[in-house]
Amino acid sequence: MSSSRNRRPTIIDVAERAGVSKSTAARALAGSSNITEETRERVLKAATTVGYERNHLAVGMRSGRSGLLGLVIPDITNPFWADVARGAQDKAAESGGSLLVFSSDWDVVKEAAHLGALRRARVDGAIINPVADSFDDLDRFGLPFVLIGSSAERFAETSSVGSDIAQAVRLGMDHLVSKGHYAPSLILGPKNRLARARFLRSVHEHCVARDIDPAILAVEDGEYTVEGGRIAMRRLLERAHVGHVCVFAANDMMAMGAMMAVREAGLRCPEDVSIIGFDGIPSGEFTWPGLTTIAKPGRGLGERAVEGLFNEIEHRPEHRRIYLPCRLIERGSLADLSTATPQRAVAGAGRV
Amino acid sequence: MSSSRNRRPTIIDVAERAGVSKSTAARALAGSSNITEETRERVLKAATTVGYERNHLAVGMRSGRSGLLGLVIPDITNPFWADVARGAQDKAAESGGSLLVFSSDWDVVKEAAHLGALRRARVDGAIINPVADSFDDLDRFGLPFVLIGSSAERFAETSSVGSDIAQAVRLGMDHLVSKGHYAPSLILGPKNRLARARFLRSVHEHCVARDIDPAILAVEDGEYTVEGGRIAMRRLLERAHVGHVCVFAANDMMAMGAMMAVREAGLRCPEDVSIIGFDGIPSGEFTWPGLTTIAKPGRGLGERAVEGLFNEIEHRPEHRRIYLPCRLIERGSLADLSTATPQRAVAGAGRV
DNA sequence: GTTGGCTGCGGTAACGTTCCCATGGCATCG
DNA sequence: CGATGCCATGGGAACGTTACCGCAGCCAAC
Repeated sequence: MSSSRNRRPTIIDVAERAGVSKSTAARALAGSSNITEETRERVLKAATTVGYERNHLAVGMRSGRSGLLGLVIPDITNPFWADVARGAQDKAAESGGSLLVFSSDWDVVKEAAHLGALRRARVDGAIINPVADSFDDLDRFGLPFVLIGSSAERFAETSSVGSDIAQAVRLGMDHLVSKGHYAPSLILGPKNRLARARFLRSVHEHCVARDIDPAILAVEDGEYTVEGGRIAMRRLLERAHVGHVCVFAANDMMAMGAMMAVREAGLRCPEDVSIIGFDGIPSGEFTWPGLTTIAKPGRGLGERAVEGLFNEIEHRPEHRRIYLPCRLIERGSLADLSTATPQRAVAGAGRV
Repeated sequence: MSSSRNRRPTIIDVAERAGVSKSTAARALAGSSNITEETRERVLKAATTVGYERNHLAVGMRSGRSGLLGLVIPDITNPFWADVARGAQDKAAESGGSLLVFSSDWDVVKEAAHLGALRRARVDGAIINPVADSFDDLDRFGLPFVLIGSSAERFAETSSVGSDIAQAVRLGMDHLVSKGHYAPSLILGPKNRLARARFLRSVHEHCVARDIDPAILAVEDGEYTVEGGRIAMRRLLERAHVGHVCVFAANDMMAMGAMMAVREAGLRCPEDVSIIGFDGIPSGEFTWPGLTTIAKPGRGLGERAVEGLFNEIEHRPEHRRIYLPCRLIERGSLADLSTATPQRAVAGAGRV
């Protein structure tokens, strides 16, 4: 009678079993002070025998902290964002938290709806890749949050975590130069995207530092898709050019599209055209040749974002932009023009 | 004084504003009966003006339903599981629920820890791809759940959702036959995996139905990885064989590894070796040639799993195994031997 | 010996919601 | 006209937890 068969044991059941009050049981379970070692052990033992597990809903109710974190990203199906989610998930789990994942599909309405769901679920805070341009939805959110990804640039006053585009471009350009390429053609994203300007600016800065005139670089725009890259590459090949062509694509999907366009034009990669991408998506490993690219630290971003979020929640505001370094992944899509017999060397280096 | 500036408005604030008791406010907000239309409108208006949002923690506390659903999968970074997660997420959001995502990394200890976290978070139920072989962890879970994926086969008594392997194999074999291939070599997973036996059994059944002796099929085992597929393919090519080789791989990663091995052996796909995979991972689109494969309905599995879970929660037990159909994705890795000039036809069909 | 502080513990309120029950007003019917 | 029933509303308890306060017992110091 005292405790039903399938009701889940509460702290009161533990207290009764241990012969103490629920206050004492709570103290023992919380590991706090002012309690005899003997009582604590008795309570702990009672807890395990009745199979007690703390009810986070009740804790959240009482303490105002639910232990829930929100993550709003464009699409969990996108490998980059899955990587971010994984990092966030692991970091949250480290401190006993759980992650609520939502996909916005780059849709402002869905994003707003998801933010509402997070508020109602009483998450302690959220990590958001904002699709909305305006700040309205965000400060309507009313909870601690950190922004993630390059679109965070639009919001000056909030802490954010993103990858270090400038460092990434430098890494790519240095690699190109080390392989004997000096003035790569660029395949960039649409003109209205902020990331495009940032990428281009970084390339220019690097050129200036190396005494290369940025004006000589061929530039094509396209959608951030395989098809966009393919079209851009086609246009690039139609331009007059002499000898080996080198392409720096602002996105791996575009780079893979470019690779297709090269093949379709009857040319070979990397013998005739060298390609380097940017993102580090897994598919790049399985193209032929494998795609040399700069990988964004997706998982690291997720981890760092959760750390930043905890700081916001604890009112230890960093209010800083964090930029995490990217890393080069060498596969076979870049010819080595710095040696005497580039073609043969490259052909062998395609796979390891 | 009556309401602090940054405290979030409760139903009591709404009630005060509307000049009614909290019971009446609750009734109005719940849209329940026994309330004047006029009062309901007054309450609703008060709710929007004070910016009230229902506290799901408190609701969960009182009603025993948190609106939270758990998802425990091996790795959100794996595109198949990301697809599943997306389906589950969308379906959960449809009914106002949220999804807690956890990755177990095929680790029994992590799995158990995640299940514990879900219990403490008071999720209403969970969708689990079980890594543990034993039923112990699962019925220790003590909450409604549905299993997902092929490993669910090990547990007879629980409802589960998986892809229809038999139908998938039939689809693949029919396609092979329609392209003039009759007795494909098989690249299967490790012997201890249940999925291997299921796949092989389906192939055998199909062979019997078509009067093909299953014994003539060459079979190689390997890990479910690119490397595993590459090694298996190498062994397959070492065997004596005449003419065109056709390979049915039990997994896309292995299929891609096989494709590499073909290239490394100086042969061409699909001219010399035809390959068909199984899974439908996105990377298969970017190999050369594109990988023809049978796609598992990842998103559909996630959606169906949530539906099944709701049934479990509402005590409308289906206690059924659901098998969702797979679909064929034709790309270029399979030669068409049914026409007079197979090579040229295939080469053109590689990309659309 | 009285006082003061400290320590271990119990009682109780509060978090926000919903559900059950009580109450009072009004209409209907005998 | 009084009894009955219904309906809109209000009051209060409960979900499980933690924090605050109070109380008893003990030791030390004056």
